[in-house]
Amino acid sequence: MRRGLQPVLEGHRIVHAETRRTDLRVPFPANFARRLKGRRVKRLWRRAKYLLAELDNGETLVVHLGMSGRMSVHIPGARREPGVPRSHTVHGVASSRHDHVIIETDAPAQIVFTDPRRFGLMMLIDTEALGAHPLFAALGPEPLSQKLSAVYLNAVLKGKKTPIKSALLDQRVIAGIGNIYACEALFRARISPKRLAANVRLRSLGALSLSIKAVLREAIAAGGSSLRDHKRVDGNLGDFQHSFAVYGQGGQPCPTCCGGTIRRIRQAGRSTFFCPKCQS
DNA sequence: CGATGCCCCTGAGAGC
DNA sequence: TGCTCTCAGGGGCATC
Repeated sequence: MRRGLQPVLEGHRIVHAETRRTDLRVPFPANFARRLKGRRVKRLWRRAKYLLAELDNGETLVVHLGMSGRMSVHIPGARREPGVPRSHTVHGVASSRHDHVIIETDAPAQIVFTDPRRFGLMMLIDTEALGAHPLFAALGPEPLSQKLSAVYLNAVLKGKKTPIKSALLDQRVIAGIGNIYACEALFRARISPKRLAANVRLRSLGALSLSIKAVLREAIAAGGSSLRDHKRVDGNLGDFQHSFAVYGQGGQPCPTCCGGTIRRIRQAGRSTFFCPKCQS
């Protein structure tokens, strides 16, 4: 998403902003749109699952998509997003009842934030205080950075009695891994999701580090995983769901042809998919 | 301190 | 057709 938004946001000025519904998980401040208008985006970056647009007034726009959020880009004069009925348009651009924020930049482009379940958030935080903000202060290292290594995992998981799967979802351990990629990484590393975090051997933690990086790199290159709501910013589906080895594959034979069957279990309220034969 | 369950919300699909 | 139930890329909070 960050890569898709970069060409129409970074270095560009916000010429218009408006909010529709403002009662998301974290409600927008009343003057949210006014504070955005006229600002230039100095840098568009990402930390964990947060998209960050550093503005030219010392504030940073923080975006989280929650479960069902997405961003879409509409270029004036370009073809409509695939599958959008002609009738549902505002300013000549597709609009649904779940479009909560519309931002226009001088790219020129219109950027729409859509979130049916409204678990997402958008807020403005002083750029200087970003690192100390409660959303960011306790986040673990970026999985694609060199900080994620067997040695790091060994240290941070020491004494942790939680299952390794749950530890991977803990954003204080590693920042940015979600349910799909936790399952896929554990499968590739042949580690049981039920194994207690502290009991995973150093050797396996090495395999896990590499698996996490590989899965995330591949998924990003594929445009993400389109299960329900996710689409790329151009409206096209991501492709990584076609490459799942275990996620959503309960009852199917293990892709390694080990003869095992993919099982679905529930851990800490989330579905986990794994091969009991490969991952022990 | 850390683990667990519940909750926020809407929509899709299955089963009856 | 319509009801009820379960499930979904996340994470904050109360409760043990």
